[in-house]
Formats: sequence, C-alpha cells, structure tokens
Amino acid sequence: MYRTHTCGELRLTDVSKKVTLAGWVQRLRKLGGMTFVDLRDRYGITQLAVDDKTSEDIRTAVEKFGREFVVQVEGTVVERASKNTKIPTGEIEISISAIKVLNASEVPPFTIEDESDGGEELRAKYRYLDLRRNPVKNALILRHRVAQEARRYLDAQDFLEIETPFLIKSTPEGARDFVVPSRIHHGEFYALPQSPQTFKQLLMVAGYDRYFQIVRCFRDEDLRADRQPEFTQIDCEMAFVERQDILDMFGGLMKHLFKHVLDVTFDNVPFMTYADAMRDYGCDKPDVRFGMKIKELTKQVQGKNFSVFDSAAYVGGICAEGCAEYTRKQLDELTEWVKRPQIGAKGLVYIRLTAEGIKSSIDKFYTPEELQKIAAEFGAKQGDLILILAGAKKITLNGLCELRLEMGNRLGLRKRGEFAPLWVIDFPLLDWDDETQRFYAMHHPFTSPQPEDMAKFMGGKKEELETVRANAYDFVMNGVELGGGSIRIFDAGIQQQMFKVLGFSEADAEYRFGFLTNAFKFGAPPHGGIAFGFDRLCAMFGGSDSIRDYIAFPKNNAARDVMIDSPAQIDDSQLKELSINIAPEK
RNA sequence: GGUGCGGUAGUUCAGUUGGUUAGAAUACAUGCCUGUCACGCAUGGGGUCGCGAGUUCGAGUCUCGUCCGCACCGCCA
Repeated sequence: MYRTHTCGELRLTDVSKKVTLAGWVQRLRKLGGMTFVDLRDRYGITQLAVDDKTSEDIRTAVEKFGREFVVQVEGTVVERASKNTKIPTGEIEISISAIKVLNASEVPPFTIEDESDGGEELRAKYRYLDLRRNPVKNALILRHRVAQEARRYLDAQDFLEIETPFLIKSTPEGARDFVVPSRIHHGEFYALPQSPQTFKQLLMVAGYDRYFQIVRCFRDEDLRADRQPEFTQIDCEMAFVERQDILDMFGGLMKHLFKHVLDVTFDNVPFMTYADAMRDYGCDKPDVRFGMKIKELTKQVQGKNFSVFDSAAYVGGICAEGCAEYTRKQLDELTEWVKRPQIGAKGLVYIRLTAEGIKSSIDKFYTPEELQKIAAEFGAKQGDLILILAGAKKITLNGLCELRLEMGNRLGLRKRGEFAPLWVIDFPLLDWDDETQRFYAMHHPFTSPQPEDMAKFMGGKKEELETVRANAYDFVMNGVELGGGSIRIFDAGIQQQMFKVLGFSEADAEYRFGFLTNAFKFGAPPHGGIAFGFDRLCAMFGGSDSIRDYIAFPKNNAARDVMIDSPAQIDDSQLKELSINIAPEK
C-alpha cells in the first residue's frame, strides 16, 4: 500500500497514529539542525519534520530531495511545537520513521505555487505541471462540481443522458466544420459536430422526451479568451413543450447551479426582447447589473446645422453619473478609446453638467436650453456626464454598448459576486446578407418562427421575412451569453419552407438534411431545447473571463496545443492511405 | 484577413539620448543556521538580448522583414 492517508486530512485528533503518506515535495526548509519538508498531493500539504532524533540515513536522504520529487514516507503524527494556522494540517507534522524516493524530478521550469513565476506560454507547454497548482486544480474541481450538479438536477427531472456520434456529416452553414477524412470511403469526409443539434431532435422523434448531454462540440473558427475550437455544452432537448416550459426548466437549472455551486440565489429570471435589448443596451447580451441605458437622440438633435449629427443615421448616448468633473485629458482619452478600430466611432461628443452650468463640446451648435433638454432625456442631474456617439446605426449602437460597459467598469458598477440573469427573447429569425443576396438563419435552420409570425413566414415575401421573429431565447448573465436555444420546427412543410427561404434547392436540402425531414414524416412531437456553454459557465462561477483555466488541456490563441504540439503533419503513408495530396502553400 | 501590446539569465522583469564589463528579484548550487512554514544570512554559476537583414565608428536600444505569445475586430447558424 502506497499510502494510508492523503496529505490533506491529518489533524490534531490523529496524533500518535502511524501513517504512510505519498506525494510531491513542495518545498524544503533547512534550518541546520532540522529540516522541514512540505509534502503535497491533490488534497493538501502535510509537513514532515526531520530533527536530531531522526536517524542519520533519513537525514541524509532528505538532504538530497529537490522540488517535485515524488516520495513516500512512514511516520507518526505528532503535534507541532509551533503551529501554522494558515493551513488545515498546520497543527500537526509527521515524525519520519522511513522515507523513500519513488521518483526524482528535474528542477521544474517555473515554480509550482499559487502565484507562479511562470508566464502563460511556459505554463501551457508544461500544462501537467501547471495543473499541480492550486488555482488550476481548483478550477477543474469547480468544473467537476458544476457537471455533477447539472446531472443531479437534470436526472431528478427525468432527463436521460444519451451520447451522440462525433463522426457525422458536414453541413456548411454557420461555423466551419472540422473534417475527418474517411479511409474506407475514398474521397469522403466525416465532420465533427458543431453541436448535436440534429441528433437531439431525432431523439425527440424517437420518443426520448427529455434528453441532455454534457458534450464536446467543435468549430473551426478563430479563438478568443472565451472561445476554443473544441468546447463543451450542456446540451438539452425536451418534447411536448412550449417556450415557457423550457424557460422554467432551465431557469431552474441555472438557479440550481448558482445555489449549489456558489450559494448564490436569484429570483425568477426576467425577460427582455431582442428589440428592447438593442434599443436600451446596444447589444443582445446586456449586462443588467447596472442601468446607464442608451437613449436615442437622432430626431431631437438634428436640424441645428451640426453636420456630424445631421448626416448620421443614428445619434445616441449614455449618462455616466458623477463624471462631470472628467478632465480634458480623460475625455480625450475616452475619445481615443471609442476611435479604436475595434469600436470604430468617428468621435465622441460630451455634455458636462457642472456646478458652473452645462458645458459641452457642441456649445457652438446648441443653446444651453437645448442641451438641458438633451440632459433631461437621460434624467441627468448636476455632476453627470453625457457621452454621445453618432453614425451608422449598427456600429454606433455597438460603440455605445462597449462605451457603457467601459464606463460601468470605471464606475465599479460591474460588481464581482453580483449576478443579474436575463432571458433575451424574440430574436429575428433571419438575417439578410447583401453580399450573397440571401437569408441566413440567425440561430439555426431548425428554429421555429413565433406562432404569430407564422403566416408572414409561410408567405415568403422578403420584406416580411425580415420582420419574422424566432421562437428563440438566450440565457444571459452579467453581459455574457451562457446559453441559447429555441422551439424547433417539427412540421416537415414548415421545415421545407425554411430551407426554401434560406435558398437551398430541394435536392440540396434533401442531401444535407433529408435524414431529419424524413424523420419528421414519422410522428415528430413538438419540441425545443437549449444548450449552455459549459466552459463559460465554469469561468463565470470561478469569476474569470477566460475559459482556458477551466479546461484541462486548452489550445492557445492560434488553435495550437503547445504541449503536444498539435496540429502536426502526418506520415506520407497515412496520407496515401487516405488518398490525400497536400497542395503547396499559397 | 486586420489592429494593439509584448519577446533580455531556468523564470518574471528593468535597461536612460545608440556608447566601455547587460542588471534586479526569484529559481538553482555551495556553506552557515534547532521550530520553519514565501524561513533567514553569505557566496557562486547562469545571457544566441526571438530570428534575419539594414542604418551607424558603434545596435538590447533605430529601420525593415520574419517567427512566436496575449488581447481584440472580422469570423463564431
């Protein structure tokens, strides 16, 4: 037996017990006559003590230890002469009777400490060492707990966890697929699923009316701090449900997770329509921990010979409370901030409501009374600062959204530990693309139109189709989209209309999705579902913006695994077997 | 595809206007130290300044190119 106890469990009540521990040497403290060893495993740290009562061969053995040696120790639990209240095992130590090095270690390239001296790149390369550190270990433990709590809730609600295949068919709509060449079938390819969407719908047709899966999904798109090419979803689907049933069930799941993972409770999740979210917050995933709503000023400010406003399709602003005393330098800096290419504003107009009166960068064009009227739109009071952007509608709203979040950060309104959940509903069903002159599904092509908009949808006129709302919903928390789903189309005729609207020929639709539309001919129940971004959920619980620490072996910014160095070339023999020729680089 | 920031000791970083022998902390090694727990003290070794070209009497420092990392935009039904 390698060990009788872990390094995290021994306490004063265990004193005088004979124990065997095994673990990694965290640190040695040599004090001349005595030496202390911190022995670490997953569960904690236990101190080993060597003093003049310890036998000579043990003393010389311990002298030779280095960081991260794996050792096994036998000894007696004793009360410490000087206790450490900072760690749970700090009142005891092990008086060693035998010790053995199970494996030596090279000096690790960075320190295995809570605050490591290693940079991200180095830690990624030696991820197995980084995983020994408490912050990363705790992130993975948190992930485990979220997964188990999700299973506990869904199991109690009669959901079945059913696995779906990873080697499926490419459906080049939406994200790029990762593809896998087939050896058996010359020139043919599997695709890795972007989500188990069609399979879970087929499970509904098959009568498994409550399904879930904590499942890996694959998308061959560029990465972000919160986006990996392979990521995990809590994928769920239910039959015989309407939107409200889904929102109740999965609002319940979120409440359960926040309660049991973070001990955070919240009331029923409020709704907001997509149109309201865009109007008031400039985006479809508003952070509603704070107000500072966007107000449109287009009509009010035009016609005063200020060409910037007069020529703009949209003028709008926000009111930052208590910021009237921003200096010229701060305002210039904010102006530069909104002019970055990522935001793309042409400039920033401000109105300051100071004790000396109302001051703005547009005093030349607007009387104090007119400025006061603008201020009234925001309910602004003395001491407030109004920030206004103007330009094309989409880009300006996006800029205001970003500016609002930035000001929220600066004013400390986006508090950690505060959670403001939200259902965003009534998304547009379709998105017209000028370049390709066709509609794209905003969510995916299986999303049902809102029942009230069904006639417009079936009518198929372009200008009407643009206004059709989807029976879709996103779960948003603190400005982060954590999940999304929809009530699906379950009628073969409506599904055919959808494919037609999206510009698929009948043959094309049959080739890509025939398996699904066929299935719908054999008694498909009404159904709908949702998928939560599991990695993001974990990062949200852990209070982090990056999902990488919540994934055991993540990829870097360039979609590369720097530890195993993938992707990599394959042997010519493998290529030959797959009948693949690599074209020279363009 | 694009924008920004970064690349100097094992590691994290500093490095002035272009100027002699490139520093600090930490890690590592050695010695001293009997209650440490980020132990302490002393000594020591450790550098392809990412790579390539250019400007210059002289480049870690300036210019161009290139590679790599991070964040973001595009993209992500």
